[in-house]
Amino acid sequence: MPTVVLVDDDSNILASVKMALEAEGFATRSYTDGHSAMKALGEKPADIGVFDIKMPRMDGLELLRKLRETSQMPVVFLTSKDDEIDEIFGLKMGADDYVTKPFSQRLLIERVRAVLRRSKAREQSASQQASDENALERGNLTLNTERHDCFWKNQPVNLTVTEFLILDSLARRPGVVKSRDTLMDAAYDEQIYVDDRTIDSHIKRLRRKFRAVDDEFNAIETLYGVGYRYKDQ
Amino acid sequence: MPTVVLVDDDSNILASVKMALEAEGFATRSYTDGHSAMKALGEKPADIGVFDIKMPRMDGLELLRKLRETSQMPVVFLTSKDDEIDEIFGLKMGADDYVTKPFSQRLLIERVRAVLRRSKAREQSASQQASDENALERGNLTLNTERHDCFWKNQPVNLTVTEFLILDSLARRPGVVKSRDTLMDAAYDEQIYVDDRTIDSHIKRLRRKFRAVDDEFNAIETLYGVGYRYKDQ
DNA sequence: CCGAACTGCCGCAACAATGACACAATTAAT
DNA sequence: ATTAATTGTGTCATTGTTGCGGCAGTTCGG
Repeated sequence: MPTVVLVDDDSNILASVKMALEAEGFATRSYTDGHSAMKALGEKPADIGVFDIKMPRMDGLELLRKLRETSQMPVVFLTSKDDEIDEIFGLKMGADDYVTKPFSQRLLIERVRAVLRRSKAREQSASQQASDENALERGNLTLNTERHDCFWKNQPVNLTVTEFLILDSLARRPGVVKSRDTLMDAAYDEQIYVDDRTIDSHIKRLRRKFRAVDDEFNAIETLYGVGYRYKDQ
Repeated sequence: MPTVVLVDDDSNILASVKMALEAEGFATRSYTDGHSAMKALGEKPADIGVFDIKMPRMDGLELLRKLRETSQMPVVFLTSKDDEIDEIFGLKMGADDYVTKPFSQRLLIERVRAVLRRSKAREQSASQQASDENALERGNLTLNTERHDCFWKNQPVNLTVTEFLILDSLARRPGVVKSRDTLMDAAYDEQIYVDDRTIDSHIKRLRRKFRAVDDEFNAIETLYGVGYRYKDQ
């Protein structure tokens, strides 16, 4: 679940927005002024910010400007209708959206989701652009992330998301041993721990699916006491 | 795929427009000032330009004037509402369209497509050829954005706007999985977030309409935990 | 103002994937 | 060979995801 940082000097608004977001499954951290928010963000980043524009001491625009020196975290502004801020000004500053007070909780949540969705898409296209790592060919194996398909000796093999991620992690570095912990990192969000035996289960399912199209399949090797390895050759 | 050259001194806008266009399959090259854009265009031409009008050093109008000395490449301007530039002035200069900030990604993309279509039609009127950028043919499917009509095995299928946009996004990249978020981007403006379940609903309606003319219709595949895919081949 | 078309969403049932675990099989070490 | 550690696998309860009927709100053209 994404973490939202809320900054508003009005603690009533802060509380109700916080509650609404948490009801939707977001984690939240809230601050009543720009300075403490900035400090907290420096120590521990978040996924998205929701800032009131008008605040004492450091206002939302100021906070955004400071933040942009170090972070690309997406930001949604809360503005009063009678704030004389030009919407374009905020957006040019690098905010991703704005919501005009008074706003419905519902609307804010949708905007937050929309902005998160877009910034996720941005990251993806940036990393795909860096090197077209969608397609992978290793001997008999073909993996394509974008198409989410997998072939062994030109025969399709149907993989679930988790299986795909684990196989991808192995096959991208043939000959390199991956510990179960490493494979967990590849397949799950950070901070998720699963039993070692669970990784074994996925390896089992992978092998079974590949053997279904090729009896001789043995490209996934076990290294006793270490981990798994995609066969180099 | 056509290549779009983007010029805007605001790198935020540049990045988001770039992303939106690439998601639609355009190739892009972006520059933050007129001089480097001009130089690059001299070395390697593109299919269409999207220029911010207001820029330091060499502004969009100036760039267009320079460009017109050597090229007939179509150009779309980005203008702020409060820019005192007369729209007609830019158009007279030889720009093909303009979009007022803040603009929706969707609108810009449509304008770019429209301008490309028109300029292609202009070229083709000389050579009498007719291959339409708006027409899409994929096996049994025919989609025409301009006419907003859709055929399956030459039988008409009546689609609503949302259905059309979603299907278009899928069919333009056959074999590629589109997450629900990606499909949202294709069908809605950027600030809109709809429930994942809503995308499912549209897919349901699409399938139903196609099955009404063809029992065997199965070109829209579900990838559990990932998204939807238009069947390749 | 009415009805038809469209849309977004909800809720439920069906289904797929997952993680865990017990226990068997294998391996390494002594 | 014996033992302890490690891995393979079948099974199952739980969780997560999808398909779809239905409905309410909205828009649009009479």
